[in-house]
Amino acid sequence: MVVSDKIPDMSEQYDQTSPKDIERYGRRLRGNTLRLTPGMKAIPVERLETLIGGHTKASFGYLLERYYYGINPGNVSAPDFPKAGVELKSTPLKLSRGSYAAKERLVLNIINYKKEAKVADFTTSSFLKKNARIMLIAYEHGLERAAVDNPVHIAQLLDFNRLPEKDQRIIEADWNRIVKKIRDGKAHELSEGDTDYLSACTKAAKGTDSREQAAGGPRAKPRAFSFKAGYMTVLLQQILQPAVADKEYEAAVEDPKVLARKSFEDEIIGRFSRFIGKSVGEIHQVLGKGLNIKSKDYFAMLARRMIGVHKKKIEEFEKAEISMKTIQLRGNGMPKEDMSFPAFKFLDVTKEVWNAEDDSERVPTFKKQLQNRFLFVVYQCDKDCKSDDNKKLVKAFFWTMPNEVLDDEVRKVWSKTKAAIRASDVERLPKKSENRIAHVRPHGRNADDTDTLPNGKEETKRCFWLNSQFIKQQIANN
DNA sequence: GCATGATCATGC
DNA sequence: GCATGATCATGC
Repeated sequence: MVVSDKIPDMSEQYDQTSPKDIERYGRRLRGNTLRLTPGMKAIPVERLETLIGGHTKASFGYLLERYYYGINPGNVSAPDFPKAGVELKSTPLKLSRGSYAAKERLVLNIINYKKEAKVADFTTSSFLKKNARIMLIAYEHGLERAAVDNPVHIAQLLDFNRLPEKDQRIIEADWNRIVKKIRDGKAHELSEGDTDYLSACTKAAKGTDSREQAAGGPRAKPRAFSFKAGYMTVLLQQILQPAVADKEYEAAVEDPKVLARKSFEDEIIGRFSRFIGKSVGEIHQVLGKGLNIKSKDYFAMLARRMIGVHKKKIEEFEKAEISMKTIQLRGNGMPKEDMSFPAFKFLDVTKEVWNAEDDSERVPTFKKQLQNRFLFVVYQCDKDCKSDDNKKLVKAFFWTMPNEVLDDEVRKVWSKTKAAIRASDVERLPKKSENRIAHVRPHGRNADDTDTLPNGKEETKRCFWLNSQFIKQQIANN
């Protein structure tokens, strides 16, 4: 077994007590691979490839820690380099539309519910003790090659105290929100949608694992602090291509002091308040300069301007994985439209597993989308929401899909969809009349915008939709 | 007025 | 050229 291999002594290569030197040493990997980094004679490459197979991210992290840095930190609450106070982390990147994105969230330390409940405040939290300084190695993920051949693109020391102050405040607020639930004995109710950048993600070998929690609450799933994939993506892009990232994202909140007094969410909702009850015409007079009223994006652009941004990508929303949805209500209170999601690839859906338990299984994209938070911006029409109808802004609120609904009805819709695609039978795709929450409908540029079914036939692209009736209920509940 | 199918405007 | 969010068109 690999574990019987000796951990090489790398003390000649770098100083384990110095954050700077740990970073310098890590940077040698940039633009290179573990296999080819000069001087890396200590990795018994040929042997490891056969022993580990080299295809999982675990093996990259394992090789990095053991044969590049020569450490064997084990499962402790102290950082991997205790004297330097540095935690070593590696994370996979994926190429998405020409630029790199985090393939997944960055999982940090596991949460001990009983201990974390007793922590005095954020400054003494287990999160900060372990992750105040992270030596981050980001590599390009590729199933077709061995882990030692993954190209490394980023090697950077992330010092919590040097993150933008605004990020620090939001992460602290996230930690407080998570820990409040833990202290209240509600660890079993934690959800990733609760928080913005720092989340409590599930971390279990099996779905049946559970842990004791504080305040006598029921046993709860084990969870770990993690940075959301959206947060990692923006952070990584800011490191890799700062000029591009700068152009692409626009921050809603510029002054971090704002977040000392209230949450990011309250600040955003507050920005809508002076427009609530105003007609779209009135709002347009103030903010609508240059907007095309006929654009299908018009109400979303107006909403972004009420938030105070012009660009499509709001930095905080991207980091927190929040999607904004605009809704027009008819005179009778029914949303004018069902709510669409991005078109899926037929074959992708067939490979998804609802309760994925390891890396080889893919969580349904629709499930992931619905676990994120939404900002609903609601306009009320007098009659049928035609263009000449009188419309006014009535509501803006953050929303997440209730877990029970997700795991029951939504799961059924997804499951029917998967079965229909497997059978290459689009007639069996779940219709709106079959389920009170969601359905599947075409979503392409036109009917000729197609994707390939398992039997090789082309069909108009489809996507999941949330039913207008369900959206109506959710708006009424808020 | 709703269910279903189809398409548009934008931005990259 | 394409993905995306949103809306339009049709028929019952």
